[in-house]
Amino acid sequence: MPRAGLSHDAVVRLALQVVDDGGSRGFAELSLAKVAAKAGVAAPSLYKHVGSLADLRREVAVLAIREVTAASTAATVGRAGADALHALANAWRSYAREHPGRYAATQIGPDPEDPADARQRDAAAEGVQVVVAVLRGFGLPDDRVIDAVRAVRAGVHGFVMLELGGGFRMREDVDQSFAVLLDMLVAGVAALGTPNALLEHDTPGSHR
Amino acid sequence: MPRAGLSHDAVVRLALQVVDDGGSRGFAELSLAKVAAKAGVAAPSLYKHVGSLADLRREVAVLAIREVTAASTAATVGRAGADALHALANAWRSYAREHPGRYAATQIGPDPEDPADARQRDAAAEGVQVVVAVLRGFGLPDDRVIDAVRAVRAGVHGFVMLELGGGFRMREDVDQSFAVLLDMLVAGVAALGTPNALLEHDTPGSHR
DNA sequence: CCGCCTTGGCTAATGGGCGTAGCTTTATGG
DNA sequence: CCATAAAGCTACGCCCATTAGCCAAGGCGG
Repeated sequence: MPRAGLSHDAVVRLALQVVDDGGSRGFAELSLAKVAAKAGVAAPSLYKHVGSLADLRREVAVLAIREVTAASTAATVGRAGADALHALANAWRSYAREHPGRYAATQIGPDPEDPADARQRDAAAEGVQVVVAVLRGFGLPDDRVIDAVRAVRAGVHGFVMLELGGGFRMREDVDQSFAVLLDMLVAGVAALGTPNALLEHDTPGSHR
Repeated sequence: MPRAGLSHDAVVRLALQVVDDGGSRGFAELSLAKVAAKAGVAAPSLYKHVGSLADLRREVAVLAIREVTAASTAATVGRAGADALHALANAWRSYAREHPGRYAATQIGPDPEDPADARQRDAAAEGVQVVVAVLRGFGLPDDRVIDAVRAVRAGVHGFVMLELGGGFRMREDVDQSFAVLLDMLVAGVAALGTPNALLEHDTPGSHR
């Protein structure tokens, strides 16, 4: 008979706890049952505060995306060029390591059709804008920026993904490998700004 | 009363169909119920051929990993250097685009503890060996090879992941962006073989 | 050709998760 | 002090994985 005093935000907070508790599998294993247990409440009671499990997952995803974005912007404020790119990438990776479950929430592709995923899509787009801003500092031609953004996103996201998934043996050297990747990306992006350095020597197999 | 004539392999084949039918969500949404429906059989009957859903998923994962590996080796045989790296990356990406569900199966991190995941871990290790072999052709110092392998895996895997997840707007330019990423990786790996080109100019924020 | 036994299918039933319906109680505000 | 909206609850239906136990199909030895 006593009330638990839940609310929409409280439920989302509890969901985040569940996600965080579950390590990198936390988001995949998020369930209303677990949230209800943590709230000390029967599962159907949650529907007073949340539309569905899918809604809750979306909400967690948006929140996680915004957190990564916030960490990235905070890390890059007042920096430029290679310095900014390093800070961005390190902030990104740090977030993923500190909140593997939340980072996994980031990773689900929103359905471009579904209007329910709109906020998620917008949040993701905002996150990309941080990368765009950092890379604009390299003075690339406008039509190369998109390639640079994609390369950086792919490299950092891929590295983090593999690291979280246990794809690397020998944990000790991972920091150095990340630094090497970053140097490659910095050099590659810089080279994109100075034509004829990279792309023009023909590369068989690419540019189909 | 007529027999369906199933077998272990037949069930796995049907599971692959289910995975393929489901697009990039196919693996996540793989269920015994769907396999049974496709087989024209009641769900519990599948347990005569398969230990559990988890077993079936593992089996699909191993198979997919081996297919990516096979495609990669086939593409790089008789090639070396940048040529081989391009072929490897393109084969990898092509596989993911042609079999998004199976590629997703590749992505689940095997539990390093669980002996049931051993075959999966071994298969993944074999796949990495192809990358190692290709990158050895660049004549890197031994202690740099691991960094190069990780950078290439991260870049290609990350790109493919983002592409499959719908992370890129403007589909038309994706091929070019991939080519740019590859050029960055080729240049970066090549530079790893010629010290002082990249790593030594100090890069604030990295090498913590 | 016959019966046996392995094998592959079945139905029934359990347990767990999501989600809906409808009841009850709390607490709030007039 | 009561009315009512909000926040719980229980009961239920549905889907899925999994277990248990039954039955028939069909190959094989006699």
